[in-house]
Amino acid sequence: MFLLLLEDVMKTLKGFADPRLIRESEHADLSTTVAFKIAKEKNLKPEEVAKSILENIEPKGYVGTVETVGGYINFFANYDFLSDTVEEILSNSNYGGLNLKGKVLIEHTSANPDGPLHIGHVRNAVIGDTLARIFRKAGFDVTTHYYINDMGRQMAITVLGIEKFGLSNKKPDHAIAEAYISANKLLEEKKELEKEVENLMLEYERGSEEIVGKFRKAIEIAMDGIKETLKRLNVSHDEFLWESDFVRNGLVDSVLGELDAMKVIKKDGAWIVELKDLKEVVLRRENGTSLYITRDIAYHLWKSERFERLVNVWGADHKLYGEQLKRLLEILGIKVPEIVFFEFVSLPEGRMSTRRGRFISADELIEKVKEEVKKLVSNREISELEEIAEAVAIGAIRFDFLKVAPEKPMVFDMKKAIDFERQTASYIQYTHSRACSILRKSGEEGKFIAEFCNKVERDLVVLLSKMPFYVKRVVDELKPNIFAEYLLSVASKFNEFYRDYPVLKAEEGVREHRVAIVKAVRNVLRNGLELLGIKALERM
RNA sequence: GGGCCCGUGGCUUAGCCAGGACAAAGCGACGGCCUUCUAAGCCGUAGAUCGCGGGUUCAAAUCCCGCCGGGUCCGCCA
Repeated sequence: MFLLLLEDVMKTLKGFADPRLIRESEHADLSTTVAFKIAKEKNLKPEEVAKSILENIEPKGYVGTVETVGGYINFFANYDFLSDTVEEILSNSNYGGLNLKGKVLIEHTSANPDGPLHIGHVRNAVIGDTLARIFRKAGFDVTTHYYINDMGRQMAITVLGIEKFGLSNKKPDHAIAEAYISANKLLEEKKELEKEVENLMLEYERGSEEIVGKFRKAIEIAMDGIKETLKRLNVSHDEFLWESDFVRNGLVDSVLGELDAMKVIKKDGAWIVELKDLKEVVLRRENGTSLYITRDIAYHLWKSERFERLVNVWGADHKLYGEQLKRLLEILGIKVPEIVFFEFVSLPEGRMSTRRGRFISADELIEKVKEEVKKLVSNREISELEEIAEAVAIGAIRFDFLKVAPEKPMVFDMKKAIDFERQTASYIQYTHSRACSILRKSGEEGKFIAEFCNKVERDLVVLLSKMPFYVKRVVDELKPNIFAEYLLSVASKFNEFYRDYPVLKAEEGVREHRVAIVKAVRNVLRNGLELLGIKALERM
């Protein structure tokens, strides 16, 4: 709805409209600084320019009043806007959605199957999964991929570890990590095993049936555990693709063939492509085998033929690699992915490392947070307590990672992770259940009357109208944190309303009016939490 | 050494791309609010040379240049 208001503001401004200069404002529903810009160009005073613009325009559509303060031109929505917003929210169960079209592929998480997901992978997973949810809401036909790096050295080491040490009966991904960590230690002591690792990689790429079987088995065991964790985190992937498939299906060879035909490859034993201002890239080893980037180009070729928009969620350590990949794709004339880079999650003692066994697993984090939540919940039957604790714990974890802009480095602090601040998922969940509680007790249909709105109610409704606007912003900017923050602001405004304006005890007429508002808030919070992959509890 | 990212009250962050209205929140501190719809809530007070130094501009947290601190990348690894 807010998007419609924005359009009407543009229409109102006519020739003065500049979408980049129209912003949300604390002083109005929308505000523009276009007068400052014109004043500068024509060497006039902003206030005067604003006033003369005001004299030349007529409010259109949802725009009620227009005013100027200093050089600003402020727009306020009319009653119809408020009524239509509430009407739309109450009648459209998909409220918040848009009608954007197109096939989008989002690749995320893609952790190496050499151990369990750790908290860094969780950051990747919740960013990727939330983007996928929001893209779907925006109307796109979304497919999510987990790209399994099965051809790496770390997989060969894992296979070696299983051979030498077997697997314990821990959760499968944790058992795999033990084998991987032990093998790494062994490898440090016995350098001669290095040959074995190399050989495993070589045989795997060549497709030796025995070795392929061993790799597949190890990876499937690890992935079983990883999938279990992802499921708990409400993270889903539509497809799991194996890196090696792109060697086996011939796409790697055809990519190399194409580049060769384009005469961009320097053959110096190995096959190398030189890139302007970037480090050169080796695409084929001297021994004839492919490299990670070669397979990745093939994977992107495959994706680009099937999807209109490609989004990858990658750790910031892949930035240079991402530039190289994009450049090579450009040379080949293949669609270039949009890459969301997120900075590292480190521990107070430094960087995490699966190889050294220095990490906090997602499973451990979930359990610790859940335990802490259980302390807060009282007087419940066991089954309900479990449900609430799980939902609140997962919500807290997802939100913690989601609310910070991807480019910010994070230092993980368990104390903070288990501390439920006001700015967290549980605050929104709690607010949602408060709204549910009122609706449960009221049982009334509700009837919104725009003219009845006080300041807080009006602000609240305008805020509710912004949900599609924020969905659009996330789709445009690929920053899920702005939606998290939006939902928080809705919850906060509702709590203000909750304190000051009783619903059930209000006089007739006002009561129905407020019930409608509560219902609208409940719907927005419910739909919004869904977009963040957080369960909207009706009771807490 | 070079590239990229981060640096905002004691702590965690939003705002920076598209410069403008008193720098916005949470935690922590202090002081209040539960015979009234769930206090996992709400209100108030104190607390910021927006890393530092220049520059551009009527106007800079935001743009430009130079520093400083932290992270990260610079494999015929993935």
